[in-house]
Amino acid sequence: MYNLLFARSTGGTFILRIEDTDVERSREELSAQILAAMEWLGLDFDEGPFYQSKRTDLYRAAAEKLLAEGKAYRAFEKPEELDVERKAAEAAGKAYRYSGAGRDISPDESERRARAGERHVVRLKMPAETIVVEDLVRGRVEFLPEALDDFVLVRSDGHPLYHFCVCVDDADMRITHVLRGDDHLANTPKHVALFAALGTPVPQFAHLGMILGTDKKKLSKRHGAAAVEEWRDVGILPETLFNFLALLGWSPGDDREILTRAEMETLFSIDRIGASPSVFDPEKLLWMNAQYIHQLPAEELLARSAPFATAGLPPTPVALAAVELHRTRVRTTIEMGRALAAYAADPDEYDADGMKKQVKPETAAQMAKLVENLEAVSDWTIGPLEEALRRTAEELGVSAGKLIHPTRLALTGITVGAPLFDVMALLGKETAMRRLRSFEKRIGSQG
RNA sequence: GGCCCCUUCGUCUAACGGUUAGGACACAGCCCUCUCAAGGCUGUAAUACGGGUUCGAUUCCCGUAGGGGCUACCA
Repeated sequence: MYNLLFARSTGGTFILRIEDTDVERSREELSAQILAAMEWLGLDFDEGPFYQSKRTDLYRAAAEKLLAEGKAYRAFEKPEELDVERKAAEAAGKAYRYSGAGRDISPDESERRARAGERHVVRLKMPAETIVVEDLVRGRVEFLPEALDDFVLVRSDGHPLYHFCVCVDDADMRITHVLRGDDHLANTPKHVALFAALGTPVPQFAHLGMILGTDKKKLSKRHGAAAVEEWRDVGILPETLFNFLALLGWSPGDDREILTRAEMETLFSIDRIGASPSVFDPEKLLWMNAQYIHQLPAEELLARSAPFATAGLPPTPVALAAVELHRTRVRTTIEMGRALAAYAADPDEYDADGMKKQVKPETAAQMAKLVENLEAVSDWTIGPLEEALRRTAEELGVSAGKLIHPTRLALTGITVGAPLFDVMALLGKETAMRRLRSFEKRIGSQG
């Protein structure tokens, strides 16, 4: 998202690259899921997607070049040997580093052994000097040479590795800015060294704080595309999620929180990115989604809620009025769908607590009286309906509430929701009377 | 273990040496009200700790603590 916003705010190009170099873990459906999530969120890229798995020739050529120039070398240790060294270092309480033994093999011998088919990896010759990373959000970060070792560029099966592909691609695609998770800061000196070896300019880096779960732990399992789909499925609008996520780590500088895409695209700037990690608060996401639901035109809100409603309603005047009636009462399009369902079908059950609380022994008789009076109402609109109900209450010598609450229960199956007379008017006389009679029957038989 | 990053209300954040430390979510109260919301008003609540530097530190430096990351023939 920040890469997109940055590109848009500066007139740059937003390129999508799928880094699927790990043949064991990469799967077609995973990238498809990412693409779908990006489309839903509105992360429209200008170029790509480019799949690293399809660009192996490029990496192979780069590796050959580094080898030829003596900036990289072949190493012939077996993984098991390295494991032993690593375990030994660990047991001794020391930091493990690759011995660098491969550096001492002469180019001729290296060439000969490779041609003979001996398995080997390609490692980068890390320079024996401090590597400085100039980070746009963290400032200057230094890495001492003893902390870095000659990492592997190409596996012994010939597959190029992530760090290598990234730098080759960044150079090839002329990437100017890399905005990525904080977790990559420690990898950046590798990249800087690689760019130097490749003889290409080093892009600018901006390392972003990670997003944490409510437990303050790094968001796991439910991250990335899967999480985006989860929020979509509970009725969060994509523009809400975009807005919310944009504010996790960035702020426009004033107190505004509800921002359009266009506003974010012009206001975004790297100097307003914070360095600290942030906790993802679903409560605030829900609040923000409600804000978006308040703003949406009724037709659109209806259309976007319909897939979730038990019965999708056509955009009739009644449906649109129902949307207006409920928009301040729901936080997700799912909830809107549920609220709208009451206008499409009679309640199939009544809220149990509501029945207990609102239905008293005398209620059946009171409701009978109300039904009788409502039957006489010819102008089925809010005013006359309220008048009829209040008159009934007066005749019965009870407060209006004694009738209002059971009526709402009869009409919608629940005790909370939109103002009763609005609901009645929208339902229409026929539907309302049918529901009232069936409720009357139900509580009558209950005794 | 080694290296690196981070640290303002419970949460998201503003304040780029001088503010009664601001806003938002959540929470509480009040108003509105047929219920539930929405909305309005009010309130509780923070500079992790310890040292410096400075006339003055949330802000700059060092240390401690806590959290996170990297340390793969993963990304």
